[in-house]
Amino acid sequence: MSTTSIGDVARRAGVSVATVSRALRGLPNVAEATRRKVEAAAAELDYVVNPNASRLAAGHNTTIGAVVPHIGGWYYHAVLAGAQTVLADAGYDLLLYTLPDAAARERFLVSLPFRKRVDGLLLIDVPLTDPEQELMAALGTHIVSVGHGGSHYPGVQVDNVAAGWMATEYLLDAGHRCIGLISGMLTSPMRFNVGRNRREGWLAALRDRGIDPQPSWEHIGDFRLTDGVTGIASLLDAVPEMTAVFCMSDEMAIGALRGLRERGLSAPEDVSIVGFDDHEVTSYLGLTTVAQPMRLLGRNAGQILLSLIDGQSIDALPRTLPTSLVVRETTALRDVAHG
Amino acid sequence: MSTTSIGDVARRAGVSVATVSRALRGLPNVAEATRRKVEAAAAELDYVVNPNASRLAAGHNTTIGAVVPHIGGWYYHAVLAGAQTVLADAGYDLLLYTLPDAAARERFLVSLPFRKRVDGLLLIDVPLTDPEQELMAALGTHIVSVGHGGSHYPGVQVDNVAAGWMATEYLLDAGHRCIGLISGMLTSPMRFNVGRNRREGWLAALRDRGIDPQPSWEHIGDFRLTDGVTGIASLLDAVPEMTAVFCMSDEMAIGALRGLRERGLSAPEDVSIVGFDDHEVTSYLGLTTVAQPMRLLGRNAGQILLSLIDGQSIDALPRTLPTSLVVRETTALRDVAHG
DNA sequence: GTCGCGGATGTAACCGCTTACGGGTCTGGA
DNA sequence: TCCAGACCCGTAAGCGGTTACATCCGCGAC
Repeated sequence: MSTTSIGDVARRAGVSVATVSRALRGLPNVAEATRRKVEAAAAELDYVVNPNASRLAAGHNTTIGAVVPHIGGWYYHAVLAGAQTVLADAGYDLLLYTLPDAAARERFLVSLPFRKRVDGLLLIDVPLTDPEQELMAALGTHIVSVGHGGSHYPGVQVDNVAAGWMATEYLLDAGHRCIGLISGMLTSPMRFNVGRNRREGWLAALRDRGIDPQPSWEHIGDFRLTDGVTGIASLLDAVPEMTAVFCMSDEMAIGALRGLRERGLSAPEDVSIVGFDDHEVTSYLGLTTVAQPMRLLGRNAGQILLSLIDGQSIDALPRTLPTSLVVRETTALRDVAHG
Repeated sequence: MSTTSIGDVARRAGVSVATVSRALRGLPNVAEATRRKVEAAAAELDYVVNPNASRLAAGHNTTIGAVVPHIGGWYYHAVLAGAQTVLADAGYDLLLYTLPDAAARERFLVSLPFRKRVDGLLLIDVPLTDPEQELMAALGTHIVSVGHGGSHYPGVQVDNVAAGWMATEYLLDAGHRCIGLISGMLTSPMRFNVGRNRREGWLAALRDRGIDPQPSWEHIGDFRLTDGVTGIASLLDAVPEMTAVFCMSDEMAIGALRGLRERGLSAPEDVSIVGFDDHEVTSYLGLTTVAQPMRLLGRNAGQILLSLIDGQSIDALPRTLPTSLVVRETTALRDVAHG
C-alpha cells in the first residue's frame, strides 16, 4: 500500500501542500518552475491522489452512474462504450448499476443507491413511469436517458418515425405493396413511444403511396423471438398475398425467419423480412435490418450529461439521431422474388 | 443536494455522531433503543452516508474494479453479472475499466488508474504477459483473473481439457471416428493454455479409442468466424472422409457451417459440428456447443476476491469449473448421417 | 524612496465520517 | 458497602485532500 500523501510530495519538492495541490491539478498561479519541481517529486514518489479525500474536500464525485436493465445486453453495452469514451476523457469514473429483474428494479428505486456518489446518471434503456421519473428528478442528480423518452430529463434517442418510414419505403421501392408489421407492445406505458413511432413511420410510408393497410396486416408482439414465430404465421394465414414484413426488433425478425422455414417458405424468395437494431447475430443470418448508431447515442448522452454538470447549455447537442438501413439477404425485389 | 450530514442525525436523535456512526453500521455496543432512535432520525432526514468521507476515514474503498477487453462482449458481461451479484451483496461498488484497443491497454498498464480507488481487481479475459502480471501484482491490489491463467494471482477458469475431451467423446459415442479440430492460436504467449488444453482433451479422447489423429486433421485458426470457413475447407480437402469437426469457438463453428453450405454440404447430414462457448447466437442456429458456466465463473471470482480482501483463506473455493455439452441440431449419429 | 498591485506561495480551516480512548452507569459478587 | 467489569456513549483526533485568506516578493509609477 503506497501511502504516499500530498505532504510527502510537498516535503520532497520543498513547497507547501497547497502548492502541490494547485500544481498537480494544473491550476494557474503556479510558477512554471515550481510546477515542474512538484511534478518531478510526484513522479519520483509514484504519487497518485486519493480520490476519496479529493472528492470529499472538493465536494463533487467525478463519477457518473450508468443504469442498464441487465448486464450482457449487447445494445446497452454498445451505448455504454460510447458514453465511456467521453466520460473517461473528462476524468469521470463509470459506476455500473444493473436491474436484472423486477425486484432489483424496485430495490434500486427505493434505496436510490447512487445518492451522494455520482454527479450524474445515465439511464440506458431503463424506462420509468412518470412518478418514478419525478422521484428521480427531484433528487437533484443530473439525469440523461438513452433510447426512450423521459419527460422529466433530457433523452437521446433515435428517430423512430423516420426509421419505420425508411424500412417501409425501401420495401415499397423494391416493389412490395402488401407490407405487414410485427410490432412491439404499443400500449406499454413506459416505452410505448418507441413502438408507436415506428408504426407511425410504417403507416405514413404506405399511405404516401396510396396504400391503406388493414388491421390484419399488423401483429402485436413484445419484441421477443417467439412473437416473430407466431406473428408471421398469423399474418400469412390472414393475408396470404403478403410479400414483405417489417419487424420492430431483430429478435422478432429471426423468429419470423424461423416461422417461415416451418411453413416451408423462405426469405427473400417468398417473403422479404426487415428487422430492427442490427443485432450482432443478424450479420450471421444475413438479415436486412435498421441499425441504430448506438455508440453515438452513448457519446451524445455522455456529452449532454457533462454539460449539465458544468451548468452549460445543452441546446446545441443533438438529441435525435438518424438510423440507417443495412441491406443484407432477407429482402429482394418483388418482381425477382416472384419471377 | 441533500446535505444532511451525520451531525444532523445526531442532533435529531439526541446522541453523538459516534453513536450514529456505530448504530447505522450495525456495530455492537449500541443499545437497541438508541439504535432505533437513530434509525428513525436518519429515515426522517433521508440521510445517506457520504461514501467519500466514510471511505477516507475508514481507509478502504469498498469498490472493486473489473477490467474487460471491450464493453459489449457477451462473454465478459455474463461473467460480470455473476460477479456483480456477490459484490453487490457485500456492499461493493463495481468500477468498470475497458481496454478496447492496444492503446487503451497500454495506457491502462502505464497509468494504473485503479490505484487508491479499488480494493480489488477482477481481470476478465484480460491476458497479461508475465512482466505485466508482475507489475500489477506488485501494486498490492488484490487481483483475481477469470478465463485465463495467471501465475501471479489466483484465477478462475473452466476445465478446458475436460471440455475438449467431453466434446470429442460425445462425437465418438455417436459413431464418428475421423474427428477434425479447428483450433485457436496455440502459440499466443498470453492465452495459449486455453487452446492447448482443449486440444489435449480432443487428443486424449481419440487416443483412448485407439485412434491416432494425423496432423492433417487439425487446422489452426484464431477464434474468428473466417477461420472456420477456411478451416473446414482445408480439412475436407485434405481428409474427405472426415465426418465431424470440433471447433474451439462458436465463431469458428459458425464459419464452418457457412463453409459447409458453400460446398453444398450441411450439418449434421454430411458433417457434425461442435462449437465452444454457447454464444447467444448458437441457440438461434441450433449449434451443438460446449457451454461455460459464465455467471458461476464470475460469482466464484468475486467470492475469491472478497475472501482475499478479508484476509481469509481461499483454498476452499473452487477455481476450476466444469463445462457442459449443449446438444442441438448440428450433430448426429454417424450411422444416421450416412444411412 | 514610497506606494500600489499582481502573481506566487504558505497557513490553516474545513469536507463528513471513523475510531481510539476515556468516562459514566449498572450489575453481581465479595 | 464496595469494587470489578460489562456495557454504552461522548470527545476529539485523525483520514488526505481543497481552498479562502494572509503573506511575501518584485516591479513600475509617482
